[in-house]
Amino acid sequence: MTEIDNDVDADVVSTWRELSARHAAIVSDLERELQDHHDLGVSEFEVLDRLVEGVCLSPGGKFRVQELAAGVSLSQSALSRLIARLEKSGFVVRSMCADDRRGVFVNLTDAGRVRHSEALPTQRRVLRAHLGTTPA
Amino acid sequence: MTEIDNDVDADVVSTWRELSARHAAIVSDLERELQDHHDLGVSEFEVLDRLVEGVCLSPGGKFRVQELAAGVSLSQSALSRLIARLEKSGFVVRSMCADDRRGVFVNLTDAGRVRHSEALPTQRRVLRAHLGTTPA
DNA sequence: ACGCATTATTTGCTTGTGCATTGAATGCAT
DNA sequence: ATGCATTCAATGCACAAGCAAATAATGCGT
Repeated sequence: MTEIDNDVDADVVSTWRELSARHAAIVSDLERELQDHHDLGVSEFEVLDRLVEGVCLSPGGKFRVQELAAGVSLSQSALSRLIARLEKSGFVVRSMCADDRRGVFVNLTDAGRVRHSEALPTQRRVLRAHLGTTPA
Repeated sequence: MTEIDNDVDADVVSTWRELSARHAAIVSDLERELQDHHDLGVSEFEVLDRLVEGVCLSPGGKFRVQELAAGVSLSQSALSRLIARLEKSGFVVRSMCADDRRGVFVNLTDAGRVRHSEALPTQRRVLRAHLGTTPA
């Protein structure tokens, strides 16, 4: 443990604390705003967001659960239940995929698309507030 | 919604995603390492860390619960239970404070100090791995 | 065709978290 | 002193998350 190590550690630790505090503040704001205005949790919104994004790429709008897992930092089980919640709310539907019947397709419904498009401006607003408008 | 707004949003969103992913990765690693090697959760470690830090500043080593709350991003109730857990593990003790008997002092025990000093190198190692060694 | 390791998803269980409420102590106004 | 709003911490409750086990479908070697 040299003096240099101490300096490096101090630097790394303060970076970590800043990162951590910033993340917590943003998540907290997002959670409140999305919940109050659109009855959506942060994770729920994120999954809808990925689905909408994906639809642009492959207009079928279908996703295997595991494809969603990459991109959202949630365990498989958490994602499974989250999708179940979204389905109960009518924002997605699950369907078997024919070629590999272990897999489950998740597709966005019209209601899901609508809810996402309503919530999107709210999310953007909160993110801008925290991460700066940084105008070009 | 102008084109510039779109650009700003895209920028802000990608910043947010990076921040978010980075945070999740670090927390996940920290959780695993601290749990496996020292039987401590990330939040537990953070509270011990604040207590140790504070001891340096005011050698009495006593803290009101609310003083800890600032600095750890947890709700008051979560913090209350976390402290109860630490107390059960023998890392802190709670005591009434004489001047304002609503307040509760939390002080670190020797066992708490030891556990923290054991876990500290692990935390630093994980943080360095993620946030770079950035040697001066 | 049959067993067996592997992959995809779900479910049981336990735990940590937040919100709202409660219980206790304080300060202030009357 | 008494009442009342306020503050600190703890608790009841509901819910989301992770881990490990269960379930189901594949693919491969024989």
